Amino acid sequence: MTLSEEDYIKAIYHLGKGENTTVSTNAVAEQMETKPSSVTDMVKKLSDKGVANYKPYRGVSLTEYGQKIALSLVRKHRLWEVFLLEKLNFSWDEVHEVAEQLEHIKSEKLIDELDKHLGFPQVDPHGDPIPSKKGAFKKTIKKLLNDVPIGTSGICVGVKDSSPPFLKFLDKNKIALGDTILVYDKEEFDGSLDIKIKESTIHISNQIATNLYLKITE
Amino acid sequence: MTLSEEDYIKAIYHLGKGENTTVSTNAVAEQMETKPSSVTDMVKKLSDKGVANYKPYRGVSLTEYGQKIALSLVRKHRLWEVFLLEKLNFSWDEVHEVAEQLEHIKSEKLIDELDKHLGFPQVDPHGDPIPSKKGAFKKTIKKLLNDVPIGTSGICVGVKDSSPPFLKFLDKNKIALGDTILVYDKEEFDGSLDIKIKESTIHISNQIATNLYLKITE
DNA sequence: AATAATATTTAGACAAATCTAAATATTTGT
DNA sequence: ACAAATATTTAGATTTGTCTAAATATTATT
Repeated sequence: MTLSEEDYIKAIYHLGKGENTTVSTNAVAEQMETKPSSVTDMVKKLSDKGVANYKPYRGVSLTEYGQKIALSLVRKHRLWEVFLLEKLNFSWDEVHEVAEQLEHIKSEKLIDELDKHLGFPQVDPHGDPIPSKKGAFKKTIKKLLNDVPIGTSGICVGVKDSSPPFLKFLDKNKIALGDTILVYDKEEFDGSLDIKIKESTIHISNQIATNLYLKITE
Repeated sequence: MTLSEEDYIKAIYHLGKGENTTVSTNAVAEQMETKPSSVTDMVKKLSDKGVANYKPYRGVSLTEYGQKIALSLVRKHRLWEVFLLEKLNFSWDEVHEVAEQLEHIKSEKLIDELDKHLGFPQVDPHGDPIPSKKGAFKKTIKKLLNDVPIGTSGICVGVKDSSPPFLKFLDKNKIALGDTILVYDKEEFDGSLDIKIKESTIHISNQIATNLYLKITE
């Protein structure tokens, strides 16, 4: 596959949310930042190659073969993200752009060894699951920290309240996007929580817990 | 720079042996496995971009700007080679092909952090020097193990005698291409050597020493 | 159900990088 | 120094991926 073909495959995959949904020409064009006519041309080619199912005016979906390629790209992308964050001191928000380039490198050994080097991680820095070599991967869901049961662990992926005072609070308590949080205990009375974050245990109020999103592997 | 432009820059650089020699259209075509007419087109473009000096029928060389780009590509290529060998269990002869792809990834932070992650290596697995961020790099020379003074250390990069018995000897003594060898002591009488290789010290005859090439950083 | 609005495709053009074949310049050999 | 051999460039074609503008199909509205 060429670089461009791979990018289209990924776009169709992501727009279909991983399930094998049919997506519209316009949706792909918007995602790829190209014109719909360019998409038509490309999906015809992908269809000829056995990667996509395309019916004029009815949208496009991936074939089983196309899905395999998409999963392999997602696997590569997310493994590289872990590498950049854990080994090369990249921050949460810097990894994506470089991983977009690295995911196109062609070498099976490279990606298998990278996986081993990283200790076979299950999720990327954004809490999204990493497909196995065979394409299997865990589902994840996003929930408010307040809504998960005791013992749950997940990755902090977003805030509901993005006001400066709240963000300042997070910063002061060293809670950052990408951090792994474990719900240690919950106080019945006021809904406050004990959470473990980066080796230290801290206590946070219910108000905080209702404004933090966690991504959880089921 | 596009991928293709970068490949031409590297080809011109390597044909000019790092010095700023003018190289012929045909030589570039052979190196790149393309037709001379394609080279003519490309070097015109590189010339327009300020990367190369091109005089019709007189060959092409890199401008100072072009040399900077070439050195940065060489730096990236060689750092990735070290990474593949040391961190991902690639062997000496597998690293080049993948590094050819990785060298085109665009991210200054990526390469600086990779350099740090690897402990700022001075040479790649083939014993070739890695340019610094600013483009400075050590010269290396290739010498027979027999011809270097005591105390010299270098990387084993080739054999003079490639007969099966000799190769079998090397294998038995765990001497492989890419290994770092330090000349520990030399026996005046028969020219035999004590060498340190991979933490162990072994004794080798003069005949062996006259058939092994070492790459030495000056 | 007819028309208006929107989505999609087709046709034709363009840039990048390549190629073949023909034309032209340079180098070599006598 | 001139002819032959070799190297290089030019002209025109091709492929990939893109675009614009026009044509056509689908969906939404009344």
